Amino acid sequence: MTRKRHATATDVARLAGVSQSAVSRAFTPGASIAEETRARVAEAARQLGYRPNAIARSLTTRRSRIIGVAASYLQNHFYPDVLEALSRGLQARGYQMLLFMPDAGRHADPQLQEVLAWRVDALILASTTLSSALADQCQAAGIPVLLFNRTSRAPSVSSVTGENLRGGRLIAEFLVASGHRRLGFLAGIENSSTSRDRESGFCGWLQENGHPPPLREVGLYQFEEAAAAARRLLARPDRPDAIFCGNDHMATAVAEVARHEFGLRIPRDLSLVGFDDTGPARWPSFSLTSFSQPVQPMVDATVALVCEMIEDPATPTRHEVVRGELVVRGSARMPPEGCVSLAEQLVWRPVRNDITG
Amino acid sequence: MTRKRHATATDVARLAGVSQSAVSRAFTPGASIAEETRARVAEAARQLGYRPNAIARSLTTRRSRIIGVAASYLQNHFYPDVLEALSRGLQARGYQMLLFMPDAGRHADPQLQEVLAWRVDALILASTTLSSALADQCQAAGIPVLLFNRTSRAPSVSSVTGENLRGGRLIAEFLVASGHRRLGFLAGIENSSTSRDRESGFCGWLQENGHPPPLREVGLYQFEEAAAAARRLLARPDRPDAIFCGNDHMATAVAEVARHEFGLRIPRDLSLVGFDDTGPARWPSFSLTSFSQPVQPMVDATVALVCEMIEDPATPTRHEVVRGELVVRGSARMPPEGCVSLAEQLVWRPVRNDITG
DNA sequence: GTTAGGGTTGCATGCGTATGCAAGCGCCGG
DNA sequence: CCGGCGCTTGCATACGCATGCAACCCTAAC
Repeated sequence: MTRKRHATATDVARLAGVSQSAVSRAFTPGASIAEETRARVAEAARQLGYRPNAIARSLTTRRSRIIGVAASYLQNHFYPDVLEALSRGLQARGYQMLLFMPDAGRHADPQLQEVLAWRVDALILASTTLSSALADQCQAAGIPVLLFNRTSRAPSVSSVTGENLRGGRLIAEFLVASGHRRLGFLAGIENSSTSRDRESGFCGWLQENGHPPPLREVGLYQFEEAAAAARRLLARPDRPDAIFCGNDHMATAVAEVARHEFGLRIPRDLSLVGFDDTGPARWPSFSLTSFSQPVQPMVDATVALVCEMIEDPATPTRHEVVRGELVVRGSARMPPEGCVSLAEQLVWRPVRNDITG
Repeated sequence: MTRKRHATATDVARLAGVSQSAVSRAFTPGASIAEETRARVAEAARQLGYRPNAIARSLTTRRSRIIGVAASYLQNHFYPDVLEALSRGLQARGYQMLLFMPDAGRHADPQLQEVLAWRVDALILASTTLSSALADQCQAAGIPVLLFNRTSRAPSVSSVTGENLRGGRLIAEFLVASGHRRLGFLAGIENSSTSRDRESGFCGWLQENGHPPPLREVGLYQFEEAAAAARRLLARPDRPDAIFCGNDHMATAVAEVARHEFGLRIPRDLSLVGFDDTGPARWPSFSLTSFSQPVQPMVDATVALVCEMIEDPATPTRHEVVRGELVVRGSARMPPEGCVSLAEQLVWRPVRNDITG
């Protein structure tokens, strides 16, 4: 059994008694071709099992209709959700997804080179930082780049994120309002914009309102690291009575350690707040109070923006921030007031509305 | 700002003072070219930021070095793990991954057509069934197809799976040995080979050993469906004292419902056994006894087989079954004997060794 | 009857790279 | 000194499709 050759447009043309151009036009929406010819071509194509070769097409059109997508940290359930939504969103617009997973913690450069060799129409980097060398390279090649759930220090790269800063501030206010006094913060990846922004929102509000800075540990957005950090934090004599975890994934790790290794009850002995509002965090066992990053709106914004950048290379840099809510569940003691129902969920809205992004 | 043209091999050739062929050879490992020429080309390429165009290359070589990967059910943490391993495995062999997510429950045909247009070197279908029409089409086009965690009724399609049948049998024996008498089975997707095989192993052993068939509900491998099924099962007057859940993802759903809606204690009031041994199921809160499908070995087998099929189209159909273990944790009462330590885990090995696959 | 114009069609070419073939070069043994 | 061989190199072409251009047909308007 040898590898068979695919039928080509020329084969179809011969069978249908038309030129190869006609076959091409028959498969190009909006091309100038008589309905009867199109039908004859379609029939011949069916007989031969012909499908236009996307590779050859891309070579001539100079558009691949492929979008490179980088995603690491699939352990965090936020990202599988994102991938799924992204896949459907891009597919609906006629794009394919070339997926690659950069080695965690490092720049994505080497694999990215492979992806760029495919002349992708755009690049979406989820939870990935971009080396400035590569940013320049994409800029020079005119390849739109979009950071998802990250921003770049180089502000020329567009991004879609949640409200990291506002979320951090709101969580600080929430925890203080509910009477916590020994706060802890569990950072994600140190040089990630999300972790930085969430932390500076959190600490910023505390400082501005005369509260001491929180205890601090680093969990690198990973389960085991977060669990280890939780052990350090909870073993302290001045153990915190509330911990803001950089994301839900780490918060579940902290909950596991707190309950099963320290025998703590949540939220009686320890309050937990996460970020993302996704995955197991919603299950009754965790019932995590968390600032939401709504996947579908974020992905919708991403798809819309990336398509715009592809169609109009002159699209200016944009940083879209998708609105989130502090979803209140059972993992943190509740403040006496400010909780309101919204779309069948309980969310927290501080009474004085002076929180700014 | 207009889209810039990429540098081509001809541009590099001109700058380096060689022919375009020389540039091509400079980037082709093993091609006949003088070291000094290669260096000059490399330098010119560096100056121009040249990278070979993978699209044009694929057109001439008739090999895309792209593998189409279908994956649905990313909610089940098994699959993100698989994706991650697969990505690294394929990348290490120089392949890119064109990912698409078929609409759950239906055949993947429409999107698959788009993927086939890219002349992928092979197709890996994870948790996806293949219509026989499409199987024929791939067969005719000589595109290797590999089913991951599924088998096909058409036995001509190769596959990599876990030990579904043996796992099901072993779990039956395990639950009976630990004194359970009212068993339940929570099926996944009815027409999936995994669910069928696990069930027939489970029920087969029970029948052969004179036990009544289990109560049965369907959870479709989905969290909410499984939760609903659990409610039906646990509300019965003859509520089961042990449930074998078709996978860990459904088992966590059942655990949530049992604890938080029925106030049951696990395993005192209800024993749970899952399948996959992955994700949150390992966390202390669930501590799920589960038959393992080891991701890395399964992916290794997949990558090796798919590469073999690509390199040698004459590779015969193969159905690889990757060995698993019944990993014993806390979600099910333990039998008086048969638990042994293996690689820092507790696994169950029945005393009489008459279990066959 | 003539002409303008819109709708179709085929021809020729280009997209960027790989590769068979033949030519060129230097080196060695006879 | 010459023939032959092996290593490099360039030339020409093919891969499969899209598309500008010109040719063509037909209808409608004059």
